[in-house]
Amino acid sequence: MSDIKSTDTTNLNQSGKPRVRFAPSPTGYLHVGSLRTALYNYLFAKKHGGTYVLRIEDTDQSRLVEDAMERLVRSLAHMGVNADEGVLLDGELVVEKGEYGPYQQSHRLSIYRQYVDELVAQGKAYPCFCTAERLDTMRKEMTANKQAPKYDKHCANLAEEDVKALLDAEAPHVIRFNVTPGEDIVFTDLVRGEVKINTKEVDDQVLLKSDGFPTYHLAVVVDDHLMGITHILRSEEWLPSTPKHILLYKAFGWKMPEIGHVSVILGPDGKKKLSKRDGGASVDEFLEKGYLEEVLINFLVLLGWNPGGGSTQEIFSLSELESIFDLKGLHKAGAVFDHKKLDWMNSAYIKAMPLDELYNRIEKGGWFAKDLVQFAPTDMQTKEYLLKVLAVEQERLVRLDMFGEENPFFFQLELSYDKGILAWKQNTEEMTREALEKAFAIIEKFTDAEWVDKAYIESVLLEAAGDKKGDFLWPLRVALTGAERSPSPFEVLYVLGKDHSLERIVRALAMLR
RNA sequence: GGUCCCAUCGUCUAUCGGUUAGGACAUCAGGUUUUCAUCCUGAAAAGAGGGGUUCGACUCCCCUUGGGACUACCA
Repeated sequence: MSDIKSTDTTNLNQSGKPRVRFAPSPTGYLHVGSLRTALYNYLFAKKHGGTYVLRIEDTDQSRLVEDAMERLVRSLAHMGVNADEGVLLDGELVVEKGEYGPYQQSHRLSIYRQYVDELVAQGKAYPCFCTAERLDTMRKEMTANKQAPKYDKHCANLAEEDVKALLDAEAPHVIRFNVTPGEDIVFTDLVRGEVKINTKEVDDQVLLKSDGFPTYHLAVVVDDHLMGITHILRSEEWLPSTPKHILLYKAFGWKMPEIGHVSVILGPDGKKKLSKRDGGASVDEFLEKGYLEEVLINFLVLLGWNPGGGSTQEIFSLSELESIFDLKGLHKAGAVFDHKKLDWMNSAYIKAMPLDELYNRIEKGGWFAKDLVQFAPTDMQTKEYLLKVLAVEQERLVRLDMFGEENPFFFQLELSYDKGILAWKQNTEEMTREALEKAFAIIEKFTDAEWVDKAYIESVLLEAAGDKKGDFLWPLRVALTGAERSPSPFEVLYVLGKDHSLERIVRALAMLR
């Protein structure tokens, strides 16, 4: 690695195609906000025929989480946002792919070390031996004096021989970036436009921790440069530290990539970042709750972005987004995560989905395995039967996990309900009984072939009902469902089939005797 | 506290100096309907405030207010 020159700018934009990256820290689950950031990067790359790299920023030893990286990569790939390069899912395996690896920062320690040494040799960074205690009291004093807590450059002013002695004695230390105050850093943010910050606000950031690991600030700059990243799209929280990164690029003599900061996703109160408490913040949670992958993508992409041009389109597929995405549509302000609208979008997707596709999704998600279905009579567990239930529920299903919940009678043999609800309005028991007997007689006559024809069932019963539909249909529906609210009797009949239907009518009649 | 960012209906947003400020979710009211849901129609709902610039500002500039992010050997 000795041939690396600090003036090396060769790998930027060689092909004219953008290279972007998403660089999560594997500290747990995939946050919806992270997914959105990843998505924007992915879409930008796709739109311009570029490369989307996934890099793992695992430089904090104290926050390592078992399997987090693998889960992250799988979640991302599952959502259709798989990387072209870096850590990615190849078939079922999580692998590293690409010429700029390794793509896990914990495997790049010697690289960072080398660049940091270069900075120290040039006097652009220096070892700092300050203890945590000293730093702590120093910051407290500064805060008490209403100053911004910043490192006081104590170790930057150490005598050379003292530094050497301490180093020789292997005194624990970090390496700090030597920032010269008084300079205005101006940059053009891809989403915010011109931003100006004076270096007097920039701390002498720790570059290398005492455990030999780099901090985020060193690692991103080195890696983004070495990996030829041309455009950085990251979360708004990084905006204030961008000057540090610009200064670092300058110190190395590297070309700064284009950079943009995406606003945060807010919780329902519209104030703070969306968190678990706001009814879920992890992608997996939403998936487990029966939200569709494509809905999450569609919903999230619109939270802070829109195609503009007066378009009122709201339903977008991933592939469609890949061809229309434009950085210009990125919004500056934070966006509130609206669960109601998510629900609406999910139900809209469900309504538009082919029935067998819907069936497969629910099966794959394991929602047919809930107690309601598992403990039902076996003939109510067949695919054929479930498909019929689904046909009826499709237009009213909000989430996949809610399958069956509104209509438990589809899976119960004996319904329990008060016979009082059998009568339509003020009708007498006698009238109710007559209605049910009439229904029984009609239904009994349906042939097997006629049972599969929902429209036919409906037309015959509707005709029998005549003008007073409620008198006839209400008792029938209640007898079939035991519920005051349910799908129409025609639909229920269609699902239940002849035997179950007649049986329920008989049982209802028995209650009236 | 300091620095930076942000600001159109309750929410997501369109508008890129001239519009009755449009759409969607949610809400409300009708219609369809045996109930529920769906569906259809309609209503209510916004440029935070104050200064400029301009013939003309939601749109450009400044201030105020409000909100957010950052302020670690975390990312």
